[in-house]
Amino acid sequence: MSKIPSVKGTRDFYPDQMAVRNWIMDGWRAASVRNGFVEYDGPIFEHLQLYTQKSGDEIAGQLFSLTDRGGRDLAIRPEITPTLARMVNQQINSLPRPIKWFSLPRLCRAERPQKGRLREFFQWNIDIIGSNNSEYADADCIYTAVDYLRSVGLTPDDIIVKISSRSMLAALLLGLGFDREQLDTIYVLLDKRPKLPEETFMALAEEKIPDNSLRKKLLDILDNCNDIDILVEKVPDSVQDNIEDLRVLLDLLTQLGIEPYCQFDINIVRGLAYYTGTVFEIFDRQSQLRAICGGGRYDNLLAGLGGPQITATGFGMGDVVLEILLQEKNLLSTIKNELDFFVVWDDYHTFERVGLNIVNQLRLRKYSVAFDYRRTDDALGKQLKQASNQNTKFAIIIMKDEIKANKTLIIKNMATSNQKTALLDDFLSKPDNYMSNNELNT
RNA sequence: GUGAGAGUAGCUCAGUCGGCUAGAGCACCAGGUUGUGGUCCUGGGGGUCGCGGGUUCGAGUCCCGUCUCCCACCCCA
Repeated sequence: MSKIPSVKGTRDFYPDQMAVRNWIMDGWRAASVRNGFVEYDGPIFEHLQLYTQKSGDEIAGQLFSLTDRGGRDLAIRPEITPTLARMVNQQINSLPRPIKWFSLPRLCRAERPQKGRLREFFQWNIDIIGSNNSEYADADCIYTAVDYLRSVGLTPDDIIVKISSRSMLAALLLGLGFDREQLDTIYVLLDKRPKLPEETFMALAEEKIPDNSLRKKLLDILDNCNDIDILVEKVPDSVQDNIEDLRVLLDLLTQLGIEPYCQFDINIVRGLAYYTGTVFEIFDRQSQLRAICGGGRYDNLLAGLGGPQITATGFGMGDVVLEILLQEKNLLSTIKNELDFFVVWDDYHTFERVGLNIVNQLRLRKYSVAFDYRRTDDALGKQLKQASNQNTKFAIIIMKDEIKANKTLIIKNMATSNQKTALLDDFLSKPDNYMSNNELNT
């Protein structure tokens, strides 16, 4: 028999890694809920057409597709937004608005794996559909992303939310004299600027924008992209409304208290035809990694999938880059599988008569409890070693003579090594008192 | 899809010019320890040197292919 390896770009989650994954996803879920989102999910595969209809036929080469026994072309989901659109379209007239939904889908993309990108990953998605105020919804969306990242210990020194607006950029380019057909080319050009050396970028800019004065005007604006007050003086009148919208959004984020995390950045463009308004991406401050999170407004998506014209905004945050960053910032070191209690003994008859009842009573109260499986006496050291290996918080030591003489056992804090005698009944009636007891914890 | 680097124990790696039965640390298991884990000491298990082919008296070592990992492109929903 030969050993079969894991599939390229996939991960095995051994218990230690699984603890980290659960911690990340529990955090996503908690952040979603406290920001007023409710969870949904869909199937892990869909009709291939659901994806090609939205993104074009080229997308088929980048996803895992299959033909079922009835000859249907299917694909494993590479994103969940089309599923969301399908589900929402199906019940659009009965869902109360705004629709604030989140999901934690497992996704697959047939791309070559590299740092921060695998073929199978998890992605936190939130979407706000049908809100009647774009700025409030966009602000709440960005806030929710920051709320999570802040909650796991990332500070404004670690990450930055770069915000811009597709509609503003389009108005700006048209106002400067670009043709509508050139817009996509310029988007791609701007998107690449942060990734290229300045010289390479300038060469590419000359190639894509041969008109010297036009290029100069654009670059002059780009070079002042960090200050919206300067920008506002340099752009044509036709762009003022868009800039005002952006100002409102940035002011809302300030009022929400996350200004230190946020920054206007005109280079944020986000892919192609998808987005219609606000766009944002979150990066590590050193810009060493891929984007942690990306999102924005996409008011045409539901219509593109056979639904009504309705506003929508949202983001996706993958687990891969996020975990690399959290690791680098040493924010994962305390995450491990733990046990509340481990019951040990010096006499297995006593354990069976007294200890197993303790195990049952504690488990009924939702504590995690385990014990050693060797049915022998005088193995205290080995049992405590087991307790250590399982990251036990407290050992419950049952000594035959003490239980027999005065119904006491020993509670030992494994981290501090402190231990304390406890009356059996007293301990069982309020285990929390012992878990928070100062003598044991200091 | 394009290009570079890597692959030896569960993990991190050493292994000289091609030459004896392939090693270390960590981890794991057992013992030292008959009222107590982490430290320390001793012992043990664990390897088709990624896989296949070639050169050679002889290959972990050299050559070819292949797979996987990793990094940069393309792309990035």
